[in-house]
Amino acid sequence: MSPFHLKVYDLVSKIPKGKVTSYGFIAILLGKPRAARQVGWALFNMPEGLDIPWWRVINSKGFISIKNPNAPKQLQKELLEKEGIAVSDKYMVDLKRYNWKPKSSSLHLCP
DNA sequence: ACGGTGACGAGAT
DNA sequence: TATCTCGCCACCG
Repeated sequence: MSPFHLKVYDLVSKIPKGKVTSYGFIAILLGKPRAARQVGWALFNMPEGLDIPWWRVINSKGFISIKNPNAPKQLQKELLEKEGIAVSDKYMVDLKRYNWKPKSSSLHLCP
């Protein structure tokens, strides 16, 4: 469990219900603009007990981009729809509409 | 060590 | 618009 992974979990847990963001944006917020793939890796290897809204993270195109057999696309689609987010039959979300913009005050980083 | 892989992303075609 | 290509970087065998 790397420090970077812990930061990912901490930040994702701050995404409010009904909003989504992208892997790359999370990487940028954590100060590593080229670590989008590592954000995906962090969520792929997510500890079970941590209660993280992983389903609110999608790719920059707005598509559900999940390959974990334990959490199929269909499940992520249902979880998003349950909080009022429209998901197309091709697993696409309107990023313009549901994009999360965190307040800078809520980001205590600086490692 | 080292090449292949991938919950990514941006730019080219 | 839909693909394709390439850069990226931690992880794995």
